[in-house]
Amino acid sequence: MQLPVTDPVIVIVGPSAVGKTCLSIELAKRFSAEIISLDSRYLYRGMDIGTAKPTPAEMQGIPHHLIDIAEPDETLSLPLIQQQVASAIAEIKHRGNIPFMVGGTGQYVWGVIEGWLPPTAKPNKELRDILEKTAADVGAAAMHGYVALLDPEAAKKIEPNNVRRSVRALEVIFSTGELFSEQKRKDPPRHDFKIIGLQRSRQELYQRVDQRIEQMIAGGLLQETQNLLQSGYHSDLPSMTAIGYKEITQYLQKEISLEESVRLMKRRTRTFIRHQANWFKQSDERIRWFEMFPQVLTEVTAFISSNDGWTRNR
RNA sequence: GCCGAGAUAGCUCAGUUGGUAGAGCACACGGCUGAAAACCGUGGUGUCGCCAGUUCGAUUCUGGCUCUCGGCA
Repeated sequence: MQLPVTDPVIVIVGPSAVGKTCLSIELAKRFSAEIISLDSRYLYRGMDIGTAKPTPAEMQGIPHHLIDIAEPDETLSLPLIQQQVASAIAEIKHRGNIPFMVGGTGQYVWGVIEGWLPPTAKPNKELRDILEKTAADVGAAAMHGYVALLDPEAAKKIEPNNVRRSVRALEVIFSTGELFSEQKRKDPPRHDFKIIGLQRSRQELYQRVDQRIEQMIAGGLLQETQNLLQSGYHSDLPSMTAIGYKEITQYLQKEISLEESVRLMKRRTRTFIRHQANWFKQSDERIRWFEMFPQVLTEVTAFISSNDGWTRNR
């Protein structure tokens, strides 16, 4: 199907368990599209069941990008994601296909669409370790105090208790000699974006989550987690803080019961869904929202084909 | 049937030496610029089981009733 713009990129967002994966694959078949995942947990190899990653069978031959691109002990960052997305878009267009960016990680979605240019200071492990150690000694408030001293603007935007953000601000200030607050630049990529939001009632999402988690347990999440642990991937890795792996690890290490671990998984996923709603707001005029009713595929197909809803970064 | 314990927020419970109440969880909401399923923050919840009595005033004390959970028969 032809679209009425020269450089289309379709974006599909929505909370966990809303049904993004399934719908986007159906849509991709209709539009000769390829899917670029913007999901921070699909990046890691070997983390399939707990992340509800689409299986090759579910993909139905639609090419997927940014899935399984890293080992669980790699730490990926927004600029890397942005680069990968840019090159995937270029390849897809080169093949004459349409890029569909699909995902629920707000930082990635807006970072890509708005073209965030994070501070130039790369994460500096040594410096970060020192700062974290200092934070542990002097406390969060004192750390925030240092930020306030060096960069009052930045300090205003960081909560006094948020050690992680204070540490990053100091890291940037120390390694660039520039203020953290002055390094928030944007350079939006020049595509025609159309952003589709998928929604369901909270109640329905919660039910789907509960069900999905039961299926994960039945489908081998324990074994998958065991495999990751045996490969030496432990709970201090960012990847292993993902919902499910963290709780199952606690169970496998006999810290909590399986029942408790499932309960915590469900709870944390619900909180996660609520927090996603902060990134993808009903009131955001860039997003066209669709309720996941049976006719949603038809509706979204019509919307994508239409002249409506294009935003062009210029 | 008898004995005991209990009945307070959606749930588990704390509490008021009598002046109509509070934690955790749940739920709702917010922030986020090189870790983001991370990290950090905000909020309201109620005929204190029912009916009487004592009292200026009872969720709190007393009596009865209802229900729940133990134990004994």
